[in-house]
Amino acid sequence: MARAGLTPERLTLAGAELADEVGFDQVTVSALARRFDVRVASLYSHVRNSQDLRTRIALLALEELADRAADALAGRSGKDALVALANVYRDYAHEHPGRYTAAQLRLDPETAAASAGVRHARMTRALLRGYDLTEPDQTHAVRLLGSVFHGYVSLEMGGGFSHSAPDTQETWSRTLDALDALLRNWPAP
Amino acid sequence: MARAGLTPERLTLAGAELADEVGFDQVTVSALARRFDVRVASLYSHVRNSQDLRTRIALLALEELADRAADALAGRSGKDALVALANVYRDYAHEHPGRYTAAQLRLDPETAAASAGVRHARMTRALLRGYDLTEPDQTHAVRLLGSVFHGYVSLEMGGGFSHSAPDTQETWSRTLDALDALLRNWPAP
DNA sequence: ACTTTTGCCTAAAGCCTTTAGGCAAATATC
DNA sequence: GATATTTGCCTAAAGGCTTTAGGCAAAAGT
Repeated sequence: MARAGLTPERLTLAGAELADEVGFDQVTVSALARRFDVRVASLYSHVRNSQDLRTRIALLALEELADRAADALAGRSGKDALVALANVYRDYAHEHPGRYTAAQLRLDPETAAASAGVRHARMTRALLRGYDLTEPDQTHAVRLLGSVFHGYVSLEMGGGFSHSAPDTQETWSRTLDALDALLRNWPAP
Repeated sequence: MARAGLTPERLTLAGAELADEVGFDQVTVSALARRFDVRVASLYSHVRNSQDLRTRIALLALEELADRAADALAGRSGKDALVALANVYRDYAHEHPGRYTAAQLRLDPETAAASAGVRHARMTRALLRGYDLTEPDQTHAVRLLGSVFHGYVSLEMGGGFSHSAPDTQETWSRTLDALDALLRNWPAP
C-alpha cells in the first residue's frame, strides 16, 4: 500500500482550500480524508483533532494576510497605505472566503500571541504614523480601522449590501475617503 | 405520558437562551430536546430541521434588536440618536452573545426581505436625516455605520481588543465621537 | 361516549469524531 | 544487503447529532 504523504502542513493547506470551496464551517476531518483518499483515522496522527485542524487553518490565513499586508504597505504612506491595506483584507476575503472566515476564529490568548495577529496590529500602527495621532488616540484609531475593515468585508461577504444601488465598490472607495478624512481630522475628546 | 407543550415559538426562545449560554453554533436539536426532557425526534414536528431552528433564532434576534433600536431612537436625533443606536447593538451583543451571533446568520434573500432586517436599514436611514447627506452618500453612510457597529462589536466579542489599554469603553466613546464628526463633515468625492 | 387529530415516542439509518491496536512500508543500523 | 526500528495508514468500535418512518396515547371535536 503506497503512502499518501500526509503532513500537518499539507493537511492544513488542503483544509484551507476546502474552506474556500465549501465554507470554513464545512471543513471536517472526514471531508479532508476523502480528499486525500485516505481513511479518517489516518489524519489523527497529524492533527490532534477537528479543532486543531481549524486552528491551523486560521493561523495559515493570518500569516498569508500578514504577508500580503506587508507587501502592500512597503513604500507607501498616508492615504496610499490606508487604501492598500484595506484592499488587502477585502481582496483576500473575496479570493479566499473560507480562509478569511478562518482568520476570524477565536484563538486562545497564548496561541493568539504567537500568531501573525500581532504583525497585523503592528502594521496598522505603522500605517497610522502617516497621520498625526498620539496615544491613546492611535489605539482608538487602530481599533476603528480594524472594525471598519472587518465589519465592511464581513457584511459584504454575508450579502448584507447585495442587490441595492450604489454598488459596493463605490461605497468601499467612499468609505476609504471618509476614513482618510477622519484620520487627518481626528476630533478632540 | 404528560405532554411537554412544545411549540415552534417555545423552541425558538429556548434555542435563543441556549445560544446565549453555550454559543450559537453549539445550538443543536439534540441539546434542545435535552432541555425539554423530550426525545430528539419529537422536535421535528415543530421545526423542520436544524437549519430551520437556527433561522428562527436569527429572526427572533433581529426582531428583538429592531424593537430595542426603535425604542432607543424615539425622540432622539443627531449624535444623541447615533450613540443610542450604537449602544443598542453593543449592549445587545454583550447581554445576548448567542442571539447576536444568530442575527448575523446569512439568510436567503426571500427570508431576509421578510425579516426585521429591513427595519434596521430604515432606522439607520432615519438616523442619518439628522445629518446633511444626500444620495448616494446616505447609502454609503448607512453601510459605513453598519460596518463599524458590526465590526467593532464582533471584534470586541471575539476578544480582539482584550488585555490592552486603553479600555474598550473608552475606544467605543471615541469611535462614536469620530463617526459623528465624520457624518457632520462628510468629504466630497 | 366516540372519533379524529395531534404530540411525543421507538426504531433505524447515515454521517462525523475520536481512540485503540495492528500490519506494512520507510528508515536506520549492522 | 539483511535486520531492526520507527512511522504511517489501516481496521474496528463507540458515542454523538440529524433526520425519517411509523406507532400509540392524550387532547380536542362531534
